[in-house]
Amino acid sequence: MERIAEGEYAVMEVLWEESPLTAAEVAGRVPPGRGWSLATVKTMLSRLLAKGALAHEQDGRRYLYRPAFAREDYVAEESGRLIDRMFGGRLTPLVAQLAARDRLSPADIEEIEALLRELKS
Amino acid sequence: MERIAEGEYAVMEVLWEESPLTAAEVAGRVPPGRGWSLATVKTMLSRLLAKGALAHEQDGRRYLYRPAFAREDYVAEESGRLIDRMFGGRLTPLVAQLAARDRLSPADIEEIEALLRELKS
DNA sequence: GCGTAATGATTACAGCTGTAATCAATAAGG
DNA sequence: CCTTATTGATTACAGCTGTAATCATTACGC
Repeated sequence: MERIAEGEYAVMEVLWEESPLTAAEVAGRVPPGRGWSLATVKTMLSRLLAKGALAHEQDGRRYLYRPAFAREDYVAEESGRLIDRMFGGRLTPLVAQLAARDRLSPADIEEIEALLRELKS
Repeated sequence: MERIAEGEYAVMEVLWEESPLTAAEVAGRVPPGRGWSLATVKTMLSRLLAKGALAHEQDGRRYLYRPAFAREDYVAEESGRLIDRMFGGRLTPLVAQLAARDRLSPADIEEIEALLRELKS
């Protein structure tokens, strides 16, 4: 699975949300904050195709694009990469990190505890 | 805090581990797997200086380099970025992710639970 | 003192990324 | 039919990144 750039990722998000879509449809769904032209979206689509992150099927004169892998797979790989790099591959230090920065509310803590209880059973 | 590229990060790691260091010393401590020449390390150091990620003090004819911010701060920012992008800013889905991929051993679970208990008290 | 080694600064260059514009082909509308 | 809009393909271009080489300066060994 090849690396996906930040901008390209925005396009993937659109297609993970709904697919297949035409280029124009994708452009219409990219977050407006990006301020992208249709041309830019087309460039992204081409590059993602070349990288093997998208597949396309012909639909008359145009293409319908769809992701070539599941969002969960990509997300798992990226998270793993970061955790390996920054936390020696262990999750605990990450949790500790976030806790120390007040990024964990009591509700979050409760939720994670419930999840872990679940995992043990 | 400006963005740090993957290769630059390797240099930061060296200096977070020990600093201040000269360029040659940094080069001697970069993971050998990188196979970098001294010239490459010098380029990284210049760029990191320009980005404000490093500070330097004169030592005779050369510089001694040191990080301009703590590793924890950088790591917190990067983790936050990823969690925002991929998990809507919430940690629980990340934990669930990793659990579902068997990246959490029973020992890990125990450890995190202990950490969370700690946090609540 | 003089050659040599070390050091920061400058320059190089290809590949990736963000952000398009242009072009050729063709479908759709009138 | 003819014009116009749509679509993928190709090209553009600057900034960042990986990976150095070269250069000018200067300190150090002999």
